[in-house]
Amino acid sequence: MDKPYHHGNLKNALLEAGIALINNEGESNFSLRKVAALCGVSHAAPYSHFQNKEDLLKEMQAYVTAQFMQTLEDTVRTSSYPDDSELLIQIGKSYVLFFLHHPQYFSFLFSQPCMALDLSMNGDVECDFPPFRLFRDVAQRVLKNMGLPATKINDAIISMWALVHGLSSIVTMKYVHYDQNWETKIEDFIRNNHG
Amino acid sequence: MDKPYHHGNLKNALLEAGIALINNEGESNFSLRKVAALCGVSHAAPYSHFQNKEDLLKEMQAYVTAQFMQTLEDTVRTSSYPDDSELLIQIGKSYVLFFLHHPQYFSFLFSQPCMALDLSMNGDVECDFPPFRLFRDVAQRVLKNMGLPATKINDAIISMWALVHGLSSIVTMKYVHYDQNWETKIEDFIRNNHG
DNA sequence: CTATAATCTTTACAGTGTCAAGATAAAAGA
DNA sequence: TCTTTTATCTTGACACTGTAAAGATTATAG
Repeated sequence: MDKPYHHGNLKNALLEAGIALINNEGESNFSLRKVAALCGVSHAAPYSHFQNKEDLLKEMQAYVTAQFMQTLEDTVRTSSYPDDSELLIQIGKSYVLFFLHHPQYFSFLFSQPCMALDLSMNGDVECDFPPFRLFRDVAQRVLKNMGLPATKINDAIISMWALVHGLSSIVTMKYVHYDQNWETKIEDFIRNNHG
Repeated sequence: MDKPYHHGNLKNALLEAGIALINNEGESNFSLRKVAALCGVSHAAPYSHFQNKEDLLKEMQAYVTAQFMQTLEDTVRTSSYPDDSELLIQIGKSYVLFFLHHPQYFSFLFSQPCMALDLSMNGDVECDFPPFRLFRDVAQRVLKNMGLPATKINDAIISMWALVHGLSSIVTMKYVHYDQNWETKIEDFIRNNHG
């Protein structure tokens, strides 16, 4: 039962232990040395696999982003709504629910820069963050179908995304409590956005 | 030119130096010892005025919240729109612009708990966070005036607030760039929220 | 004028990220 | 198979962090 000198799969172990630590204690209580200890390894061992703490966090971020993206894609795949408009609402709902179920993920994922889009140019708004791309693609179809002028489509996409993003923030920060069915309540929020 | 042993106004100096530090370096680079050094005082001096780091941050949060509230109240006072509907949009605009002008304030203000409201009960949604109260009061008048059923008013308030809150988050995290007039663009976002 | 209390300094300790030097073992080359 | 190289991990060190205890200084009250 002697522990071997080489861990064998340390990089993945560190990533998963790090994510577990974020889930359990939040980002403010996260530390490299704790992650190393969780893997039964010395405090400097992570430096064989990651340049520094920020580098580990960045790879963890990519890991969680992939999970998040998977959730959104599942929603698209399993849903069979006649119109994209309803699908968009379900995507928004999944977006918020993902963070409701993993409260620590929201501030973790969005505390470091993860995307950048530019509204200065005309044309479709480009972005390298897959979850936003998925949301954008469906929203674009919906808005075009509604007959919204092309010049307003980008703005409307941002607005709709800001709503679900803001809801996620509000909910995960526990600014609003609710002791009944969150899932339907979130759907209400998304449908009820009267301006 | 001898520095006196007693600072004289250290508590306020610490608060303001702390806020300046947040503005210049962000919350991640904030430290008690830096704040003390900025005031030309030993690293343990803050403990005569604050229980610990978190306590100082909490008082700084209150300080910034008061500034934020002042901005929103100025908007209400100086605006002379015929209907509350337009006022609500201007409040939302001020909300986002405040954080656009002080990018570090958003994550600082909302990284620690600052409010809690409960949607479980019927009746007007109560909250102890003054900026939200101001927003809620105007939103409530607008929605009642629109003839929205009482049961949907609370949900709609949360949705509208989530929009401006989400926009603030997106903008301050620099997720969306824009090289022209941000003020009018933000107004577009708020008006364009098609659901 | 003295005693008390408030304010600030010094010292100390545990925890943090990071680096350099060394130990161990796996992989590659002979 | 034996040696060399390389990847991986440990140890020790350093500066920085928050926080507590003990002492110094000065304002305030009696």
